Amino acid sequence: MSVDERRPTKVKRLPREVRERQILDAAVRVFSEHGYHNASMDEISDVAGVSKPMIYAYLGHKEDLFAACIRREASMLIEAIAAGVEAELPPDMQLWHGLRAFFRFVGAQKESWRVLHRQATSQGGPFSEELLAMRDRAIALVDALLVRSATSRGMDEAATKSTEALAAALVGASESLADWWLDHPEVPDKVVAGWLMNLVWMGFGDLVDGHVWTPATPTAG
Amino acid sequence: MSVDERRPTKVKRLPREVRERQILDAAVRVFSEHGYHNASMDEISDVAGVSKPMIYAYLGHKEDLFAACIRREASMLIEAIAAGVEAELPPDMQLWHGLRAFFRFVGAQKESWRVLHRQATSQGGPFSEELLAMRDRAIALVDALLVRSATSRGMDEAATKSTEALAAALVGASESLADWWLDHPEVPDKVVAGWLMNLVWMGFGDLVDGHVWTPATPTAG
DNA sequence: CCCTGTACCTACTCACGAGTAGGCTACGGG
DNA sequence: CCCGTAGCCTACTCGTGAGTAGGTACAGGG
Repeated sequence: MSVDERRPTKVKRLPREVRERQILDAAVRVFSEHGYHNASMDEISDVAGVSKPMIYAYLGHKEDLFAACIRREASMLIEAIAAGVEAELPPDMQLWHGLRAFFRFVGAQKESWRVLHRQATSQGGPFSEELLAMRDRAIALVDALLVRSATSRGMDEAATKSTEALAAALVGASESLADWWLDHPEVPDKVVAGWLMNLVWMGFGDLVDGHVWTPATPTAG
Repeated sequence: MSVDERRPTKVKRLPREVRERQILDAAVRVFSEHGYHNASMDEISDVAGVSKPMIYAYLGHKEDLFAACIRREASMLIEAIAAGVEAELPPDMQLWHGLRAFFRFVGAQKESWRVLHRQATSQGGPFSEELLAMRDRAIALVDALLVRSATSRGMDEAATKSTEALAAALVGASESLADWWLDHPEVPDKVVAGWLMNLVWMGFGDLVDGHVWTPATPTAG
């Protein structure tokens, strides 16, 4: 090997923790942009500012790295939503706060959202399992909300059986609307959340008659 | 090369049209199962019962092949929906028939649906453009429906601006519910369509009060 | 029976990217 | 000043899969 070549020798040595964080940040960015398969470890190492063997040393193989990204971003999203919801509130307010927290997160962390929604769900491997598990958790959460709301107001049993499906539809509507929102960033997150809240709570039949849902607490703006 | 080897020599010669159809069928199946990147041309040629150069001769490169799949399956879906909707009906009935046709299609062509929803939307290349264009067409269709419904009943202008977003949410809800349905095939397509119709037309607030939407025409059940 | 074209094949090349071997450099302790 | 170790690198191997070269079998016209 060319021993006499004048290398910069300027590599700053950093503790493992920091490097891992840098690598994960870069990976989320690259996976979000190109997708799992089209993303190369070389590009990730470039963006992270380290060499490829560092990634293997710290985060393992490509699958492990992707899984680590999913895990980190997913728990950030779940934490964000959980932080917005208070268990004491009535169902419609819980749903409202959950939707608001969700859209706030998506607006602030577009890349996180892309890697979760676009990439993870479409990869067949062990990722989608992990990711779909989180998605199922969200659906179960909404389902519980709907069931609680329905039974407390005496909805009949037959209709109650459909709440899981409705929860899946609601989660899908949120995801789709989040994607739409990425193309229309001029709309405030609160407005988008309000649209969806009205659609699912009031229904379009009510909306065209001018019956809208508004949060019980007065909101500024 | 072993010239004396006893090959079957039983390859049935078929006209180009038939082979192209076979190849497209196989491609949809393999793409649906493994995704675009994990699907290999070798496996597609295997499933199709032809050799790889045939695919290249008839359908071109991998991207072209995938695009051809998307195009064929997408137009089948659109035709199916268009065939179910009659322009003369009131908006809610149009939506109802559209939803029914959609879920009927998904139920009958699960692989087509998978390749459209899961694979095409998550690939960054020229596919997603084509596919998203079709999706936008669906959203525009629903949007027109909502606008027509809203203006005919005097909805105010401000709310009308949100119909495009609501249409996106509705399309997403349909997609997500279709995915949920793949895991619960015991539910009839009509029932699933009914759930979604009620959610988006009546809203959950109405549903828990027992206000449900039913088609105007009596349906055998 | 030869000639031409079309359907179809086997068996290859080659690029790309995951993963690795092995070495260099900074720093702290003896 | 020497050594051990941990952070970090360059420069490779090698499998995989897209795409191709070039050939074989069958059909029909002369």
